[in-house]
Amino acid sequence: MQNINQFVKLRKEKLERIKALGVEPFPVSSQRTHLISQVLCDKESWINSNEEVYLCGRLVAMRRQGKIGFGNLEDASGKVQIYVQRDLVGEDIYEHFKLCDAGDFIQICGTMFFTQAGEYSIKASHIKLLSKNIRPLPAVKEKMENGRVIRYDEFADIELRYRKRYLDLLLNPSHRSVFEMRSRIISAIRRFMDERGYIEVETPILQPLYGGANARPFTTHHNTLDVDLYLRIATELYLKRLIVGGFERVYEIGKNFRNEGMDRTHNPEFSLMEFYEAYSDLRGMMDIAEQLFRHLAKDVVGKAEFIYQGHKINLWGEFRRATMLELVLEHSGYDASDLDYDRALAFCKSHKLEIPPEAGIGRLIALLYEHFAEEKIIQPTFVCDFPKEISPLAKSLPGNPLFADRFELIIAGNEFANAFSELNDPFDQRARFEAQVRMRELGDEEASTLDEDFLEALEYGMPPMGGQGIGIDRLVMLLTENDSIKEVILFPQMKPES
RNA sequence: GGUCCAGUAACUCAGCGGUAGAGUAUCUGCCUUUUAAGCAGAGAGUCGCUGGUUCGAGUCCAGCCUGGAUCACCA
Repeated sequence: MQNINQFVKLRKEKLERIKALGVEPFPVSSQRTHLISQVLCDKESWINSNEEVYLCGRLVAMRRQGKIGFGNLEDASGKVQIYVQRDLVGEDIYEHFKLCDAGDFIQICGTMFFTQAGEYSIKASHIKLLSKNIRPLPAVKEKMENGRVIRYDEFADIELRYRKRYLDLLLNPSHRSVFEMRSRIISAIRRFMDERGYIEVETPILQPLYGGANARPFTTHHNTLDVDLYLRIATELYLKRLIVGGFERVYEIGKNFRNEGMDRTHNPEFSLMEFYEAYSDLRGMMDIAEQLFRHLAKDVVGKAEFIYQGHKINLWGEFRRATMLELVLEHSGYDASDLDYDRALAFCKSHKLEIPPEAGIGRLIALLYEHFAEEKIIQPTFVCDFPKEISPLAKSLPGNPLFADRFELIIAGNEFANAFSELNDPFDQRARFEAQVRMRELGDEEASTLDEDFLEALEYGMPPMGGQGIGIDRLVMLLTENDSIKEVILFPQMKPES
């Protein structure tokens, strides 16, 4: 009977043998003079210098043979082969070494050399156990062939990879690099915004009212205040309050929480950047989105084309700008520009679309857009002129009461950004909220609530401005060419194991 | 939520009515330049769970659990 506990038992017995040798298996101190990457460059001069270096890391492979042994040592910067010879390190250290397993953290002191097989390695003069592995790691082996790494028995079970992400990161270097890239992307976004005079702010996650998007919230409770609170579904209404307060350019990168379904592009908690710029408008928001996407592709990832959801997406070109009505016509053949409600309703019904209660012409147009057009928009496209009915926080198009000055940036059928010329007329905003409240009363659980405090802030005056939200997870998916949001979130939401 | 696919040793997988298999990992022995080290040997499993059909069930059927794909809804 050898289940995982039997392996653990064997390792524990080994731990006792180590202690019996007088070796501390989890010592406090370690010594490191160099990263592995440092000894990997300029190999000849390391060898000629004969300098002793101290390396630390995890032993990821062991090849012992009699009185010598080889292993692979890995730290965050790289991987190098170690060579341990009994005659060089002495009997005691060699006995100590024999009790080391793949998975242990060790410290090695030695000089660099080439083995007979030509492998650049460190020749140990001393070895010290830094942390004993008690639970053996899944065995993944790899070899080089024609300069390419071939991996055997990769840790590939998708569910295990997400539930035990540390193993995924440890055993699958390509998955670790996705999260390194995610970090670089977010740093680059911050620099990009900072350079444009934006300041980064933090607004509440626990909110007495939720708003700024249409979604069902998570609810929690504050014991001392004895009030229910919501986890934010957006940062919008707080960031706008800051513009009222005199900041002119603010952004926030953070988690939002929406109590809705999970799938390839949705996780209940997800990262969003929202930013607001006084005296800008929708055109300014398009420019900034285009520049940001191009910058990230060009200067952070270093390429123009990305394979995403089976499509080749180009991020260097100019993004298409088209109105929702144009796209409906293009993909359904239906021209809704006459804004004829009855005709549009008949067309929707003829395609068996479910008509939301109290839907006006705007909602019908949105329905047609979502049904016929959205998923067919592949290359980056700013979809402009959203119906006002579904845009309660956006300014009306001048001279057009049915449409709002809003775009969504669509790539491969997915929304990547959503931006408005922000509504700053407190009377109009109140009317929009009231319309939302009526939708809620009609059973629309995702309709906004009326935020009196926000309306009061608007009454003090808010400058005209552009605002935008960009989904960070999806952006990372695109830039790292991953089709599932779980591949770019370190610990995605999973059902509890039963 | 609907539909389809998957779950067998620690890892990767084969087996698809007739005694549970392989490679890796593990354990024992040998081995002083290996590198998916090698050689010899050994141990290791409630075949996701619960029922059913059958003389006999990883294998067929039903329900459930977990995951994936897809559709519907949402960013």
